[in-house]
Amino acid sequence: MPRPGRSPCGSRLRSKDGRPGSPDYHSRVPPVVRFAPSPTGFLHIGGVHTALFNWLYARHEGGEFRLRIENTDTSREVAEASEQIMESLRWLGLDWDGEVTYQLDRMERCKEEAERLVAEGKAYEDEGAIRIRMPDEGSTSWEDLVRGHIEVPSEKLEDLVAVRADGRPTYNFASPVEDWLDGITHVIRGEDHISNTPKQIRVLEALGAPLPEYAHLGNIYGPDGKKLSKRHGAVSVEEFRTAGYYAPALLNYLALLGWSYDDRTEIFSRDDLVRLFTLERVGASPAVFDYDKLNHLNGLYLRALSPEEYADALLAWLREQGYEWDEGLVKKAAPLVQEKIGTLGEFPAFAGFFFDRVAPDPALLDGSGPLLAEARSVLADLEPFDSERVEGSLRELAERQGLKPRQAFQPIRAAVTGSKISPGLFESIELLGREETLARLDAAAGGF
RNA sequence: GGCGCAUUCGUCUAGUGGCCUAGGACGCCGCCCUCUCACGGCGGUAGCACGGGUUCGAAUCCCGUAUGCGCCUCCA
Repeated sequence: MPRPGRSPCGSRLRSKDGRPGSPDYHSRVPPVVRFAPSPTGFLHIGGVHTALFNWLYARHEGGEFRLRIENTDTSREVAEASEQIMESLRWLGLDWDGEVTYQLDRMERCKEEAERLVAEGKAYEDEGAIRIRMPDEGSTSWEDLVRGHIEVPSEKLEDLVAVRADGRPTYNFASPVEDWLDGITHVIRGEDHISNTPKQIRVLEALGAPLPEYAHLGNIYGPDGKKLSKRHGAVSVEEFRTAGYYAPALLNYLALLGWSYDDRTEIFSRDDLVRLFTLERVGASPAVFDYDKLNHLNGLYLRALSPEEYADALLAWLREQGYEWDEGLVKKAAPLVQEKIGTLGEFPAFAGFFFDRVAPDPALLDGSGPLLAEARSVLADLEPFDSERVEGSLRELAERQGLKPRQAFQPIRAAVTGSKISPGLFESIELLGREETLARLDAAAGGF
């Protein structure tokens, strides 16, 4: 498949003396990309957005998507974080190629490379640390696949600390070294790394390593305009999962942040995304995460499921969350809520009355004792006890009492479901069954 | 402060000089449907940050300003 759009011209260095830098080695397919989170907690939504774009690029181009855990900062490492990150990626279906690598495992190699640079005169020791010389003049530039030409004057680039006095390599050294070791051809990451790029290019240059292509995505911010990250208390993939979001919907939404296919299409399956994704259509500006839109998409996805798929998804979620409700009943309740709730997480509050006795707010029942008693007697002998007949008899009851349907049904709804908001009343009554329905009507009517 | 990046409805975006009196979606508002809540249908609201250029013509190109963000750590 030919690659449309931008010419595959590579990153280049340009100095004042006009000396060209390393030519790009990687304009050929297949590309190798990576996602390199640090294991400091759950995978946050900004991180997974970056992971998704890397994954999409790799899958679209038939390349490889690698996972690298950047765990050199052991002081900030959180136990289990790596496993949690992988679990989140699995949940979203972002599969990686090859073994997961850990930055810590390659500290020695990084140190050796730094020492080599010292031996070659490209770096020097400074109070126990190793610093790499940065050019004093000229500039460093590259053709960013998302932003185009970026050029940074070298004057103020301080000599980069590659290895700390305690022997640990720094991020700006270890990261490019590992990209080189892994044969990474395209570095796709957040825009907060733009300023690091010239340093990393110079590191690679000193190492004699080929330069990857760079693509800097816009960051994702919260509705308050603050950067959406775990540091700012934002949101993790785990939280979305717990809240009952459907993975394909979340993936679809994330893809729409900074990428678009055309001026109107916005529903994309995972396969659609892989087929249609190109870096060329990725935008450079930051985006605000819109929970309303995510909810809308999630509802769309959930409603589009077949009743069986929906019930399965609901059951799986309930199990994950530790609910031990009768599965047969959940399956029967599922179709009653599918059109009504936007996330699986709303189910317990919305349909929990099927599984537990309710205690309606007395205010909702105020003065309706006689009506409830009447409803009870109408339903007591109904045969068969199905929603159609329940509806028919209750409508007759309303008419007899001279009540508008909603006036008659709201107290009954409150008595039976415990709330003024519920799935369809008649279907709910049928599912609850005669005995349970009568008991709830009695309990509610008895209060007066 | 220096350097860098960004800037189209409240939000996500389409738009690469004339097809734009700027399109779609979410949200919001109204109407319809209706046993509640939703769904759905119909209609509406709202935007090219500002100022200069270039051009017959600019949301689109150039310059400046403003604002936001990032980096300037022996953090990642």
